[in-house]
Amino acid sequence: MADPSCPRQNHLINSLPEETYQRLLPQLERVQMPLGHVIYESGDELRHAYFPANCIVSLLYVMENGASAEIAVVGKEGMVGVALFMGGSSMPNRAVVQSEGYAYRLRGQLMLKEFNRYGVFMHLLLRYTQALITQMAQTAVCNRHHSVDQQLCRWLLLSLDRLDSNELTMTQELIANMLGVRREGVTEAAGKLQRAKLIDYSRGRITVLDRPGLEMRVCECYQVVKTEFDRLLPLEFSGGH
Amino acid sequence: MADPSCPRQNHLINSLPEETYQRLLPQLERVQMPLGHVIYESGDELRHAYFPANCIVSLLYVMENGASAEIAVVGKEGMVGVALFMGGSSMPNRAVVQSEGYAYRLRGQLMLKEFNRYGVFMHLLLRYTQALITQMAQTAVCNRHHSVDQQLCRWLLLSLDRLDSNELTMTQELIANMLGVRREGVTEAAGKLQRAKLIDYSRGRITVLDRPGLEMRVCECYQVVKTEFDRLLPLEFSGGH
DNA sequence: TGCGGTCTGTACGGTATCGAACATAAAACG
DNA sequence: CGTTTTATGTTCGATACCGTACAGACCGCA
Repeated sequence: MADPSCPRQNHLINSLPEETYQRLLPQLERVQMPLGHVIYESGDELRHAYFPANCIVSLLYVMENGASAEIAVVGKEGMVGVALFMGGSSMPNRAVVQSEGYAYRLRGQLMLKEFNRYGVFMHLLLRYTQALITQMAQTAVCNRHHSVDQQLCRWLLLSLDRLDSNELTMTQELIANMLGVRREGVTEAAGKLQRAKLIDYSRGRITVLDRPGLEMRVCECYQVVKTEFDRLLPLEFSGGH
Repeated sequence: MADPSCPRQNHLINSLPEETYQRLLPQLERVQMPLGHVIYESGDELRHAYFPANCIVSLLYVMENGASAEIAVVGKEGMVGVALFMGGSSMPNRAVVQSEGYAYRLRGQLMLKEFNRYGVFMHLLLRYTQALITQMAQTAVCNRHHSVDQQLCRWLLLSLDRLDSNELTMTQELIANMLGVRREGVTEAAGKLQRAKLIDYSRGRITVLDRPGLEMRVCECYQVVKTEFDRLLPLEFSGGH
């Protein structure tokens, strides 16, 4: 997997025209993304933009009292650090590695320089940001109206779409942090899915047995987000289907 | 108020350099925004970008079963239709006039043409979009963790910041739709604020009596969003202080 | 002046989630 | 191998919010 085509695992990078790709290739630094690693803390200066290859990064907001909630999730279909070119220059949320793997990163200044060529890359990144906005908006709606059971299904499916495998390494405690609910709530919801033979898990390892079954139980939020990603980034992100 | 400087009531427009402003001025169409008017339904083609002058527009997501939730609110500090230049071309949410007044609108194609000059206007719009993203993310967090009481305070303050007056025309029923809760929940929360002499309302008319009092009760979400707006758009949006 | 509609207040049981406490079991480690 | 740590399962009362129902208050209008 260390062949030169590696950065193309990331769908945004893979969508670049050859010329742009060749220009950026020497600047793309491969970095390991170990589970739980905090790439950015809220307020940190954005030194790099990260393009996940086979890892998943979770964007969390952490409140004053320590409680947290996931805002969005980023995998090989996207990038971490859109605020860089949107004009923020600092990270508004915490970014944590939710599924280990590696990513390619580009220094902030180079990223900005490339963005300011006002070419294909820029328009691609803006479309991706629009899709990210949809994901955030839908998260807000889901938090308001849907049960923990449904949100767990959504979370599992979003993760599955960003993985090559049907197995994820993640404790119920961590899922609870992401969803912003109690660990016991996840235990219960996961227990139901387990009894329904949709998933199988033990001590931090979750295997999805019946993806269509999950899709039956999930709220509309999942499909809304997925459809919007497919619409805005048709070639880059086809999801798990 | 019908003098030529009117479009400058909108902070984004007001931030344009004179040359750009003069170029756009003939294209800006003044439109009335009556209370409750649906500017865009979810999925509608974005014919215009709207720049509120003295009205407030609410971005809502409406679910399959009719339940709704507010995603963000837009007043004179911003614009409706960022998807236009982000690459969406259609509106992802419903946009409803929450406080009547008027706005200036620009045809989608002209908007896009101006954006694609890659100048000051583009960078301004991107910064605004980044601020909007923060608002959406914080809405997601607030929906997860905070009580209806706190959310009502947040909603009132966000509205106040976008008005010149301390009085808003809005029934509890409509506020409930925005917050995605029952009308009775708003009645109770508003009753508490009324008894605490922070607000005074009757039949669709809410008068804020004690703004600092509201700020004492609101959750951190309000200040987070406000600070980020001030940081990204220092001249354009100073809020209600 | 009376009528109908709209807005607001209140009550009640039902339910999901919380917060805390504790039990069990599998892995990690000496 | 036994001990400690970590992950999961279960229980219980408290609480916030929901869904429903209905009553009162105010407004517009005939």
